[in-house]
Amino acid sequence: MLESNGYLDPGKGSLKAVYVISVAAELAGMHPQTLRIYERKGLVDPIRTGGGSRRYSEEDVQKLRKIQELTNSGLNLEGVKKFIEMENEIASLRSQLAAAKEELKRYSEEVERQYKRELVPFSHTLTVLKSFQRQK
Amino acid sequence: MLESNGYLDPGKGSLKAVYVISVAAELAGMHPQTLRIYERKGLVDPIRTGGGSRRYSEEDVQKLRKIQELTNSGLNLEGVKKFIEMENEIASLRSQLAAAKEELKRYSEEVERQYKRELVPFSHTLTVLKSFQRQK
DNA sequence: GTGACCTTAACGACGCGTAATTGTGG
DNA sequence: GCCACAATTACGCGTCGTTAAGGTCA
Repeated sequence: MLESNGYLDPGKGSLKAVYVISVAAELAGMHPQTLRIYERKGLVDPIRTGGGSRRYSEEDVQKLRKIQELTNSGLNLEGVKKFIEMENEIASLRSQLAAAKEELKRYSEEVERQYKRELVPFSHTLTVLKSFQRQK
Repeated sequence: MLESNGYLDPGKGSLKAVYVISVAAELAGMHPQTLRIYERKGLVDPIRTGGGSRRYSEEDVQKLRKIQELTNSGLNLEGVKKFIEMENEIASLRSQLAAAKEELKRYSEEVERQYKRELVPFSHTLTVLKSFQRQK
């Protein structure tokens, strides 16, 4: 059994920082020193062990790959930072927009439903009442 | 009179390309050659006269100042391009979001108004009719 | 014909990734 | 005591702004 040693597979979505710098660098396909530069520039923020060593999580590694992709597209590190920042803002706006549209749809359907259920059956009577009111 | 020569002041918001490269460069506070580089990299796109000379509009100059501001903040030219692109996307999403919220507000107020005007006067009658219907 | 424009090339400064050095911790 | 880590420094390469050289249009 793979887990008979008592350790559990942290899984893909884990926030646990399990990789030392050399492993994280290998997983991301870059030089360990590059990771140190990225940290100094504020692009990644691995936790530190008691002794001062960096530990990278799976999310950190994914972010490293993202950085690599962006620098390959011609951005410098400052550009990568701004890009990620603005990308998050765009994602937030998109979801807000979707939510607003969804609410409008839900609300209008609700109004429609209420109208059909409660008023249509009496529409004729209502018309008569309204014309009656106008004559007053 | 300033305009007695027959020429009209194009105004601040004009799209007219009135500046040759040396003037545009001076207005933006940069070297003329820098403007040529920006054009080659696709950051600005001044029109050309018949003879092949560049002509910059007031908007072009403003864009140049924007580029300067962004490069001063540490972005390279690729980063400036991406930034402007994403900034436009964010502006578009913001206005779409504002429009969606506005529509929801307008619509709900409309429903409210219709309800008060047309149904509240007959609400008692309606209640009677509904209870009547339920008994059937 | 004199400038200001055009393009291309060269130069210097800076940013970034890699490698080397020295010291420290597991 | 050994290997991997940490931090600093040095080197090479590419980008960017400026300058220079040679040709063309107003």
